[in-house]
This record gives sequence, structure tokens and C-alpha cells, in this order.
Amino acid sequence: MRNSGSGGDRGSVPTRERLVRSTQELLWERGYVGTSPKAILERAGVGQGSMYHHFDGKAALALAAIERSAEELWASADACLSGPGTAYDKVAAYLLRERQVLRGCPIGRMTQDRDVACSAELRRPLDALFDRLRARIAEVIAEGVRAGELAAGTDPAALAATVAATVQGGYVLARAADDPAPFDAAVRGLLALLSAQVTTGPTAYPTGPAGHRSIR
Amino acid sequence: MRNSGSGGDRGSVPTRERLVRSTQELLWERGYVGTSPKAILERAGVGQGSMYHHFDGKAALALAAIERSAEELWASADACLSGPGTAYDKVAAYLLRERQVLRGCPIGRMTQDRDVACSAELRRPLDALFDRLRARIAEVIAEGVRAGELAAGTDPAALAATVAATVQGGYVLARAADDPAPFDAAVRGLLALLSAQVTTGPTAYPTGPAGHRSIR
DNA sequence: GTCTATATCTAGATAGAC
DNA sequence: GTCTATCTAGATATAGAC
Repeated sequence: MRNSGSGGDRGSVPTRERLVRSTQELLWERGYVGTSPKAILERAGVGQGSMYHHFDGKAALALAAIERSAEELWASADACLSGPGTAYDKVAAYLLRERQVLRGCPIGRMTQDRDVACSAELRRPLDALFDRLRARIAEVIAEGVRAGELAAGTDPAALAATVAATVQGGYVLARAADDPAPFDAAVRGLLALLSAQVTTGPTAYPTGPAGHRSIR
Repeated sequence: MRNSGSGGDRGSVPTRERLVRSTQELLWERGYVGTSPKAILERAGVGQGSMYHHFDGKAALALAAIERSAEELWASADACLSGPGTAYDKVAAYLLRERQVLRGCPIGRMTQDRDVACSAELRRPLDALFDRLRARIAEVIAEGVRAGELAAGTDPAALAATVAATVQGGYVLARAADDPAPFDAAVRGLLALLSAQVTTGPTAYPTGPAGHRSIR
């Protein structure tokens, strides 16, 4: 049982963990190309030797950071989509959950990074996350259709893609404007369309403690 | 009247123009941070002296390239939105027009580049483009509402943001999957929702020569 | 107007001391 | 395990010849 870092017995964050977290932050802020090992080390407060001891190099560290971010994002999204209420409520909870719009999506951002998109290994966690996300949203929608809440003839997979795309595109529009308003508008527009598919009004069900603001 | 490049009288593209076009391509492929002056010069086939003669530096050249790309994108989008048919037809024409999905949007991509987003000057053309685009889509939708084609109560600005976001987000999902399918699914899902807002079926009007495949 | 040579700084990684 | 030196290459810009 080797010591996995000097911090474990001091109550501080182990070196390896600090490297991963620093890299998560920097990838989110600057992307892969814009993030240098030097910047990671400075933020983590460790020397170069530590980084190359724990990881093979920049790509390996980035992979660990991306996988971690994807896990965290999935946990957050799934919590919304597994919440109380109708299918509409669950989708609305996911759409209205988003935070820090101007920072963008830590995972979606990576798709614009050439070195990431061109690397099968680095792209895999992105693909896996969005695949799971769309599948989960589609599942929620399909349940709504089966329950008679949403219009029959609704294509769950297509609508799930629209939901995920609206969020990702909302980030893009908001960053272009340096203002979260376009993101909010896109979500509002989608929820308005979605509510038109609801045969039983979403508020006809008890929505439970979540109490998300309804759009229409 | 100074000579604005040695190519004008030889039928070849002037140096300055070659620099702008090369930069457009590289910004699209690699983003701002990932594009070096050296790469631009190599693609344009000119020496460094030419670049620093025509432009102050990388940022100035990038600004010219981004403005050019925005103009081209606007022309293309506006053509779709000014086409024949109903409001649904026009929006569908815009949504279905998209090409080279895996390359992403040359303008939307820039929003993920820190140096661009943090520069008021470089961000301005992105903001202007998406602002015009949303305004134009909203105009089409508002006309549809006034004409009684689309449901009264529709919020043109919000729906326009949803349309633009679906496209931008579709690119993100497609690049994550390395497959255009999620883009197509997102568009299909949105058109299905939109068609539910159509009080008069879109095919009830003569759609003219455009003849876009209808989704539902 | 265009070129090559040069300068400075940083990226990314290795070597080896402690 | 962690540190500081050191290395090679490339980014970005300037200088000055042609």
C-alpha cells in the first residue's frame, strides 16, 4: 500500500487530485490547446516532476480531467431527469438547472478543440456523456408518451437531441452576446413548444417539492 | 492609387486576400489559439513580411477573417430565410440547409476561444451575427403568427433563439459523436415541435420551387 | 511589398538531485 | 514522490535587406 500522495494523512488534497481538479478548471476556461502544463502546475501548486510522475503527459492528464468532468455533469443532469413530476417537469428541471451560462459547458466546449476531437481517446468521454444524456432524456419522454401525457407520435430520440442541442447551443449564443439572455430565451422557446405537446397539463399532476417555474 | 497586391494584374488572388482566406480556414479548423501566424503564412504561400505589412498582427488578421466569415454566413442564412413558402418552410429551409456538420460553425466555434470571447473587438462580429440571425428568424416567425399560420401566443424572439441554439448545439453533439446523426435528429425534433404550432398545414400553401422535405 | 534573419518567450518534456 | 535544471521546438514579432 503505497502512499498515493503526501496529503492523505494531513487532511489536504493529494497531489494527483489537485492536478486533476486544476486541469478541469483550466480546460473549462481555456480549452485543451490553450492549457499549458505550466499553468496547471501553477494552479495546483506543485512542480513539474509531480505531474510527470503521476501522468504520462498533458494528454493523459486531460483525459483524467475530462472523465471527471463528465462524471460530475452526468450526476447533475441525471438528478434533474430523475426528479419528481411529469415528463415535462423533468425535462424542464434539466433545462432550467443550468448554471454559469457564460462559462459554457465544460464538456461541450471540448468538442471545439481540434486535438480533442481528433483523438479517439479524448473524444470518447464526450461521446459517452452526450449519448447517455440523450438516451436518458429520450427515456423520460418515452415514459411521458406511454403515460399519455405527451402527444402520441412524438419521437423521443429526436426530441431528446433537440433538448440537448438547445442547451449546448444556448451556451454558444450566450457567449457570443456575453449575456445569458439568449440561453434563457432558447430554453423558454423550447419549453413553450414542449408544453404544446402536453395533452394533460403539467400542473394537473402534483409536481412535488421541486416546484420549478413553469414557462407557460 | 497604390498597388494593393502584385496579383491584381495577373489574375491571381492578391496577397492580402489570400491571407484573409487562409486565416478563415485555419480559424475554422483550429480556432484562434490553435492558429499560428506561421501556419497562416504557409497556407497562404507568403512570407512573414507580407503579413505584418498588411496587418498589425495575429489579432488584426483574425478580426478581418472573422468579419468575412460572418458576412458569408449571414448571406447564406438570409437567403434561406427569405425563400419562398410559409414561415415554417423558411425556418425549415434554414435548419435543413446546414452543411459540413462535423466541421462545425465557423462563427459559433469562435465563442469557445478564450482570446476571442475576452476581446470586445473580436467578439463583436460574433455578437452582431447571432443578433441579426435571431432577429431575422423572429421576423419570419412573427409574420407567420400575423398571417395566422402559426399559433397565436407564440413568442417569436424566444422561438428564434431556440432555432439558432438547436443548430449550434447540433454541431456540438455531432462533433462529440463524430457523426452528423445527432445534428439531424435535433433538427428533426425541432421541426416536429414546430409543425405542431402550424394551424394551417405547411403544405396547404404553394411552397414554390424550394420543395424542402417536410418532416412531419 | 515582399523576403529572410533574428530575437524573445512559452510549450512540452526529460534528467537527475533530494 | 517531489523538486529544480535543462532541452528542443514552436509562437509571435521585429529588423532590415531587396
